[in-house]
Amino acid sequence: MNKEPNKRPTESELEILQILWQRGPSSVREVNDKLNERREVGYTTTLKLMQIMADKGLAHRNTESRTHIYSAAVQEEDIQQRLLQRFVDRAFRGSAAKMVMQALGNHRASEEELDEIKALIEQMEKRSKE
Amino acid sequence: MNKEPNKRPTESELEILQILWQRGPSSVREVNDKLNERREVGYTTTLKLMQIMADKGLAHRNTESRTHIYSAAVQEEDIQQRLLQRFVDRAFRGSAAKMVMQALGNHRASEEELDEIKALIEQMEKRSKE
DNA sequence: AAAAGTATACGAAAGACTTCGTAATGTCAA
DNA sequence: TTGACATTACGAAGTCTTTCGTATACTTTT
Repeated sequence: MNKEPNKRPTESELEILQILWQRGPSSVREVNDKLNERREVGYTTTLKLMQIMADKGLAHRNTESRTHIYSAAVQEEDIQQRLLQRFVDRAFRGSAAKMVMQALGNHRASEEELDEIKALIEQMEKRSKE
Repeated sequence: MNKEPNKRPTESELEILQILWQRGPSSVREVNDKLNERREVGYTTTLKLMQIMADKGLAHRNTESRTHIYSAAVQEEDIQQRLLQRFVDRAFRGSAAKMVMQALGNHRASEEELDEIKALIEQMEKRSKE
C-alpha cells in the first residue's frame, strides 16, 4: 500500500480507471473483459496493472471474497483536471483558450453542447465584471 | 531518415518542438540552453533527442555548416490536433465538450479570449443551421 | 603546430511502463 | 476426493524513452 496518489495515472491505468468509473466496483475479470472489447489483453496483464494501481492508491481493493473487487480511489474530475493542466502546459504552452478553440474547431459538438459552453462563458464574463 | 511522422512526439520531443516552433531553426546548443532554463539536461541528451527527431521526421536538419541547424518538420497545429484527439478520447471518453467545460472552468482565460471563443461558437452554430 | 574548446556519432545504461509465464491457492462439480 | 477451472502472487522479460559517457573530428586560440 502506498501514499496519496499524487502521481498521474499511466495510459493503461487511465484506461482501467475509465472502466472503474463507468462500471463501479469490479473484479479483474470484469475489467479485463471490458478491455478486451477494444483490444486484446491477457488476464494477468490486467491483474498486474490493477494490483499496481491499488498499491499506488489509484484503486481500492476489497479482498473479503476470493475474487477481489476493485474500485476507483480517485475522482474522475480530479484526475481530468490534473491531466488537463499538464496537457495544456505541454501541448499548448499553457494557453487553455487556444486549446479550447482547437477542440471546438475540429471536434463535432452538438448544438446543445455548444449552447451549454456558451452559457458557461457568459456566466464567467458576468462574474468577472462584478 | 524515416517516413512521414505518423507518430506523435514523446514528451521530451514535444518540449523540443515547442522550442523550435518558438525560436525557429536552432542549433542543439541553443535548444539545450533554452531547455536548461527550466530544468537541467545534458548537452548530449538534447543532441541525441534531436537526432532521433530528425530520424523520425519530426525535425529537419541542415548539415551544411559544422553546427547542424534543426527546424520543426511538423506544424504546431497538426501536432496539437493529433494530441488533442487522443487526449479527449483517453481522458474524457471522447467528449470534447466536457473537456472544454473543465478547461474553461478551471483555467483563467482573459475576457478577450472568452469573447473569441464565444464568437467561434456562434459562428459554428450559424453554419450548422444553414 | 599544439592545446583548448566545441560539435557530432555511437552505443549502452537507466528508468518507466507493459506484458505475460509460472506457481500457488482456492472453488466447484462429478 | 479428485480433477477441472478460476484467481491471485511473483518475478522477469520486452519495449519505449531518456540520459549520458566516450570517441572522433573540426575550429579557434596561443
